[in-house]
Order: sequence, then structure tokens, then C-alpha cells
Amino acid sequence: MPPLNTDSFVKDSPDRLLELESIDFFVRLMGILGLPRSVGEIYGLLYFSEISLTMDVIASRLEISIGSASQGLRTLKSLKAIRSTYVPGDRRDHYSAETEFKRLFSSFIKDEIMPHLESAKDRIHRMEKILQQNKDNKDFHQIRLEKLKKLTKTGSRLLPALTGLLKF
Amino acid sequence: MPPLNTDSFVKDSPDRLLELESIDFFVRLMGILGLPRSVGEIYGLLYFSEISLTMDVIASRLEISIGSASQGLRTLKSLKAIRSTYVPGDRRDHYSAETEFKRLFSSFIKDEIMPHLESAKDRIHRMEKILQQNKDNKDFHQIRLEKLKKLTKTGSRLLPALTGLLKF
DNA sequence: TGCAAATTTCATTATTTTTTGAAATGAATG
DNA sequence: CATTCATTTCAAAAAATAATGAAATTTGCA
Repeated sequence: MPPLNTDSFVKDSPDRLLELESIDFFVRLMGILGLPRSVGEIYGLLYFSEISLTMDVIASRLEISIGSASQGLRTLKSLKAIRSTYVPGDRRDHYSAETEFKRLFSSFIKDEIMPHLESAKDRIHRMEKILQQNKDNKDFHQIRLEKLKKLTKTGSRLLPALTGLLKF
Repeated sequence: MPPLNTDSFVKDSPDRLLELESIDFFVRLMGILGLPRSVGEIYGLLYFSEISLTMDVIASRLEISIGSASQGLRTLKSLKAIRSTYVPGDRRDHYSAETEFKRLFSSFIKDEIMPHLESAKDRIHRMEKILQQNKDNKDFHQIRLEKLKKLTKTGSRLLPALTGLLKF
């Protein structure tokens, strides 16, 4: 087990306490979205950091491996939840949090939810085919399938629209 | 490994194909909500079943243990996604799907999401305390915290309201 | 170009989550 | 009220997911 980090933060300083709360906050939020703890940790750290941070600093401050840090940063980049900023005289990337949650949520919906809805559409087509070809086409099945269809359709309209309602 | 079930369904019959699609559909949907596969399987089976089913039939048709079936049914009951119906002359419980998805989603939001938002509120109070007691109260922190507050508040209003938009 | 630092990849390990199944409990029937 | 059938519980096993870390790759600089 590595020793507690000895970097710029004083243990138990108000800044450190706030940072820990921020990390914890986002670990839980990302958890709801089904994202791994490390992703929440990284975002939480960046969210409350006044300066942008490099991968090695992130890994060492969170006491996670550089592998995790790399993967987590990739996930956050793909969600457009962080941005990398250029810092002259340092060849490392410097990351900072994108604080428009709106963007995070809309990427999440687009990347993680919509593909499921797409494949649900395909499935429903298959089911309709089966039902049409079937001689003793049961009303019961027709009705159930219709409900699935409506659910899928509502989801496809509602979820992308949701983003618009957010004003973070 | 138990033999393939030998009950009323003919393998590859249209009804069976529809049932399998339904199960697969809900396994994925419940997956998005973070619920285990068995819960999706059970709901998918019941959703496309014209008659209500007992726990032992559910377990054997899905080839899952009665333990899983019991747990899954409990979860679905707590989400109000299924109901048990009385059948005269049979002491077993008979389960059928509650097809109002609206109810399922609203229970899910109430049971799985809102508690997190509640604890987020507590956390924000703690963070405000820390910030107030801190001499060199940084604007940066103030602003970030304000955003978290707004996010939490918007979530608490929006999510319960969402339910109302659904007309499944 | 060649080097060294930074980052990514990915097989292995660790952790977390889910399922199993047998024992305990509960409930209805005779 | 005893027996049997139904259901729940929960420790252990299995499966799924995430993290590690060392090797491979990429990148920027001299």
C-alpha cells in the first residue's frame, strides 16, 4: 500500500476537504450513470481544481494507476466532460473539467442510450415480421408489441429533447 | 446443466420467438437501469405471457435458480412492475406484468435516484459550511459549488416531473 | 533521425456483483 | 397441529466488471 500522497495539499485543509467531497459527489453521480469509480474520481478532482492537471498528477493524487487514469480520461474525453488545454513549455497534456453538465448528459444520452434504442427498433421490426407471418395472430401479442413500440418511440423523442431542458 | 424445458412452448414456434425477443428487450432495458439480468428476464417473460405465472414456472422456463427468481420477483414487486394475482385452488402466487411503464419508471426514480439526490443535498450543506468557515474563501470554489447546487436542484425537480410526461 | 518522456494497450489480478442451492422459515391444507 | 408445499434467506461459487502495471506505441523535441 502506497504512503499517503505528500503533494501540495495539506491533509484536512479546507481545500482538501472540498476536493474530497467533490470527488465523492461525482463518484456517486457517475455510478448512477453506470460509469466506473475511477471516472468519477477523475472528474470530481478536476471539477474542483482551479488549475488544469496532468495525467500523472491525477493518478498520483487519486492513488490510481496510470492505466486507470488513461482509460478514465479517455472516457471523459469521449463524453466531452473534460478538455485538454495547451500549456507552453510542457509537453504533457493538461486536463480541466468541462463544467457544462448539459454537454456531459447529452453526450451520455447520445453515446450510451441511443444505440440501445436503435437496436430496440430493429428488434421490434423483427417481432412485427414474426407476428405478421403467424397464422393465429393473437391480439394480446399485437397489443403488447404496440406498447413496446410506443415506449421505444417516446424514448427516442424524449431523451434527446431532455438535454434542451437543462440549463447548467 | 438441466435439460431444455419441455413445457407448453414448441421450440422455435412464433410464440417462443416473440417471448425470447421480449426477454432480450427487457434484459437490455433493465441493464440500462442497472438492474441484474435475471430481473429483466423475469419481466420480459411475464410481459409477453398471456397468463400469469408462478415462481417455479418462471424459474424453470428461464432456467434460473429459485433463489434468483425469488430475488428478482421481489425487486420487480418493489418497483411495482409486476402484480400478484389470486388464483383459486392454487396456493402458489401467480405473477403478471404491470404494463404501465410509467409506474415502473416513477418507482425507479423514487427508489433508486432520489435517495442519491437527498444525500447530495446533505453533502452540499457540508461543503457550504466548509467554505464559510474558510478564511480565504475562493470565488472559484463558490462558483463551482453553486453549480453543483443548481444541478442537484434541477435534478430534484426534473426527475419526478418526468414521470408525468410519460403516457405509456 | 534518434532519444526520452508521455500515453495507450491489454493480459493478468483484484474487486464487485449476481447467481446458486440448500437450509430455514412461512403458510395452507387435511 | 402436523405435514407438505411454497418462499425466503444467505453463505459460497460463478460471472462480470474494473484496476493494475509492464510492454508497446506514440509524441515532441534536440
